[in-house]
Amino acid sequence: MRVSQFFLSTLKEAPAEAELISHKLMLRAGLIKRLGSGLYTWMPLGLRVLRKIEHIIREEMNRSGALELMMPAIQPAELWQETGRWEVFGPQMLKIQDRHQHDYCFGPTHEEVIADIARREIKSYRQLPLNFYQIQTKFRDEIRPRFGVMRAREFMMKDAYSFHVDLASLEQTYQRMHDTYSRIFSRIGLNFRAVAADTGAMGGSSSHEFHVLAESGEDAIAFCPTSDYAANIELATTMPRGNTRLEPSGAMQKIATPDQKSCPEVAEFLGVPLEQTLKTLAVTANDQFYLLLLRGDHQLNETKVRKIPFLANFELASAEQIIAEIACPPGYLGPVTAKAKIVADKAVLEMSNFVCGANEAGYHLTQVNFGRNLPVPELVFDIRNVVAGDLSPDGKGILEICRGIEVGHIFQLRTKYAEKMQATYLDESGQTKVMEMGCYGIGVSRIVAAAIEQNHDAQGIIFPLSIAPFQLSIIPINYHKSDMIRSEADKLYQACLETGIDVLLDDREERPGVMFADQELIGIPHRLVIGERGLKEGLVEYRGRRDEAPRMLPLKESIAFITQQLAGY
RNA sequence: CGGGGUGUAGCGUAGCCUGGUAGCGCGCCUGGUUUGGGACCAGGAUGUCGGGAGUUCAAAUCUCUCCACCCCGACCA
Repeated sequence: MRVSQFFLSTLKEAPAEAELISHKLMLRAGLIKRLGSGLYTWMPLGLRVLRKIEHIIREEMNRSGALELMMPAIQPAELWQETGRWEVFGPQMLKIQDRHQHDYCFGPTHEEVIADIARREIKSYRQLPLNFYQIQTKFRDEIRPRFGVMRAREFMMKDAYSFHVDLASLEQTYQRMHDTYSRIFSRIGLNFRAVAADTGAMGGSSSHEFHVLAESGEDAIAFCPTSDYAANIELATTMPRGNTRLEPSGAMQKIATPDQKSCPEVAEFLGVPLEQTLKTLAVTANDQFYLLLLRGDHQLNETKVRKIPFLANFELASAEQIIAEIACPPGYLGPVTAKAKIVADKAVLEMSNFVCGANEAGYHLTQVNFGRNLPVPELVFDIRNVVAGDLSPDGKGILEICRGIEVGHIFQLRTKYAEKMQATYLDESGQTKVMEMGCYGIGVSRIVAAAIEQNHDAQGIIFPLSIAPFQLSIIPINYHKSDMIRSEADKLYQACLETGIDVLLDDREERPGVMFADQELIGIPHRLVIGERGLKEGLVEYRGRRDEAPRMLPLKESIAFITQQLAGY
């Protein structure tokens, strides 16, 4: 492609709307243009990147035995009413009506549609297993779209759905998808990690997320560097240290702590370590009032709490409710004298001589001990986020925390949808059985942002070769002045095309600095510069996007050299 | 939805407090000089100052209202 025939729209300054590096760079490089909140046009340059990612995904999905199909983006409400998700999915689903006032939605996902296909088309165990996939536009009316295509409302997704006679078959395909995803993200050139995950709204049993590791990631991941344990923080657990409580070191005391409400404030005020304080959170669930106990330095994990049956629909209590129940304003709550149900985190059981609220405004208790000042809690669960330094639950090391961008998620849905939609088949003995189902998603458009988040420098994007819009740029100096340069550049360009190299020739009448800056901003991995200086000696200059310095090489060998670079990247 | 903020030319911004009819940089167009790291000179085009209403002789500026967007939380590929 010649730049003069292409459409580059680079910017020196990033639009103010962008916050995240990848978002800024995507706008500056002209990969995308914003149309509305969470809606983006993929410009020619950006679309080339998107297509390359799709291509890799298709190749690997096909290799895995999955079959591509394409379902409608618009789906009738009736299907969603069958599974109850027309209501459950909530406002995230964009609902629309046609001219007959029939209800539809713009598909946020396709379990219902594919299950409908399965129940109509799959009759016999002989047809199973099957894995269908599509790459298609989805719409989710996100509460807060942000970070450009990272959390857009309209986005490109690869979604696959598998059907099985039994769990063993589902597990087999699930594992194959796990492997396929690893191949896909490796081929794209991403630094990623598969982690155990919560199934969330999708339901089902086992689930893994694939995260591109990046500081800006929206998810926290706990992993063990010395074993293969890795889990989303929502799910990550730890092994209790098994410390026994110390003997009380002194009598419980009530101490004035005016205006010290949070654990860090109290710890600072009293000069005790934060771990020595007890955090008491008041919640209500089903009209019952509870106090949740956590160590002062720990964070409540909402996902874990909701898995405790009687707290499934808990809400934080309002200040009014707290005062009504405990006669004490928030900030000074504690379990010692409170007449409320106590739910303690596991780590709390190991605490002794701790500090907690006195259930009296402006006062805390110190030297509090279970068994002496209050009974040992009976309702004990894991309700906190793990922290760096916790023991890995497999007992093989110590957890670390990093951040990740979720680019893939695989689920064993089991029979949740198949049952509701009566997706059944006849087994060997002629019995009607419900199909086991799996689903597997990849955020295609999000990968572009994630890749940039992980690969950029002060000059701009550094695309991995596998998804770069062009593999090579040729920058001729004085293309419009020198016949020799022009003819050699054209010849080299032509030769690249014939060799099958994805090449961009910058034939604009621009100063070299402009061409270099654009090439670097849009992240083309390889660059050849043809100038009169070198050409007199039959040399051209090569520079890899990550290279410190350029190097000269014979013009004659340049194609062979580039071919080698492309192969060995 | 709750909290915070911003809307001025394609992009980045000044002006707003203290009303007098809009300025700068980049980009764009024309001509010229340049040409190995975002050039220089000269000339030029582009603004319903987010929309509506109000106050006023006069509103980008003050008031009300609506809208859009961004940031922090719940949601998720």
